[in-house]
Amino acid sequence: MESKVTVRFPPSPTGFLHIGGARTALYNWLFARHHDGKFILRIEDTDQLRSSEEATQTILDSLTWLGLDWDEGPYYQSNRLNIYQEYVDKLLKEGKASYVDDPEKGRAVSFKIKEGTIDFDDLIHGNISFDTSLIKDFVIQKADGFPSYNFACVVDDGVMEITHVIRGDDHISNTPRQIALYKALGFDIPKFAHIPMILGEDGTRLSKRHGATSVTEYHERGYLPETIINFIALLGWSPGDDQEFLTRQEMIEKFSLKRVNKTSARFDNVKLDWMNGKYIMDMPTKSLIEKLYPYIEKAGFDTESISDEWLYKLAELYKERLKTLSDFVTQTSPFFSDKVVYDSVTVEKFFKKDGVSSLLRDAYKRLSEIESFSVEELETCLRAIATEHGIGFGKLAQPIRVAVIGKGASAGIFETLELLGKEKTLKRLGHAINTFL
RNA sequence: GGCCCCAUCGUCUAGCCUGGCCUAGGACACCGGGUUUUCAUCCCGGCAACUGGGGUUCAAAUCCCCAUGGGGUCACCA
Repeated sequence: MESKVTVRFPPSPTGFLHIGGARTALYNWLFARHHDGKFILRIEDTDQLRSSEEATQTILDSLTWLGLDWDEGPYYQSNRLNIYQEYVDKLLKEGKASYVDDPEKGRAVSFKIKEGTIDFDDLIHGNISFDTSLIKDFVIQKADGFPSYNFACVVDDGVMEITHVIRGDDHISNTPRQIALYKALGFDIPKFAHIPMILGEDGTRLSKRHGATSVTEYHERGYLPETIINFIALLGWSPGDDQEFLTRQEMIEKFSLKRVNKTSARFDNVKLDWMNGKYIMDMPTKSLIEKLYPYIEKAGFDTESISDEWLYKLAELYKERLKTLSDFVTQTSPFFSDKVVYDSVTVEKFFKKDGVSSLLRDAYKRLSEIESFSVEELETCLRAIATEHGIGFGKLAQPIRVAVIGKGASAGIFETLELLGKEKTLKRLGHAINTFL
């Protein structure tokens, strides 16, 4: 009987969950779910200096946010020291490892590499072969008693009966060392799938100078987990047809390592924005406003005094203009605060023209006379004004827009005024007339 | 530098395994045009790639070799 597919994601808790790590986790998760297998989470905290609980928590939070749930774990390597010790002793006893002493670092245990060739059939790259004469003996247990990465990784993968190791191709050169270890330890060797790396927009290794690289940061900036999942899934994998938007279920059904690329991909933030905008547009407005509240609060606006109904309308107007959730606040701030920021260039462009003064004064008068300030009444009123002045509607709508919003772009003018309400509209219109005209 | 991996539009990719259906398809971006009260959306149209050189073959983006380029890795870090 074929053993059940078992994969793992083993982050090192030395920082945030990196976008590349997230994709590795995703591919493992997708592979496990596709094969109805097991997805194990293992925290590789064998670097006592650099590991932290905060980092662990952040990584767990990011995985949870992305919806990548694990079936077992998290296991902490720091809690499994006795297991590694057992295998170190075994290798020592069998003469496959030996002590090495360093005057400064202390006594460690080193594994002996045998001469020969080690090759393996990578699920993505095909056969990869190494000459072990080029590989040096390496430390498996550090002077502090903790196992080294290669050792702990192999022992755990062996003990946990991992069937497939899906990881970044920066691990290819570690693989022969690990295979030597599997053999020495008597474990079954798992299948390896080395997935290509994600590069920054300039083609170099993704790092802080490329802007956001952590899942946390994308979360804060207002990207939806669905977007991130969909987007990174397609960075190196494709379903084979032209479909670009896939639900989790579709991804699980269609995912296959056979369709994972060999080539590294650049992270294109522009396309990510486009995709996030699409996801926001397709989201039910009710769900959208729930996600919007935190951003409104973070911007310092009062959420107590606003109603769901009002916010719902505002969100409806702006949902197709957003790339990220945080865009919402920057675009709609004039609705939350009376501190309207007037863009001088725009003011110049729409106010400093002949006739604008009398036009806006007339608009002020007429708007103050209408009762309900509904979209319907506003439209009737404003269109009539434009007609009477013999101008195109845009010539009237733009100055009004600038007067109440401060910018040349917003949602439709009738909807904008309706949502702002009569009082604020007239106040701002009056203020603009007095200030700029 | 040694070793390893990789190579299709600016970017993500389809096609490559199982040569001919490829005058290389889709998407983002970009450039036009349309809709429109602005922006955004939406709809049309356009630009744009098989790294180079050798082979193999009737036929190569697809197979082989070399060159070039890019990336990774060479820790008591993972």
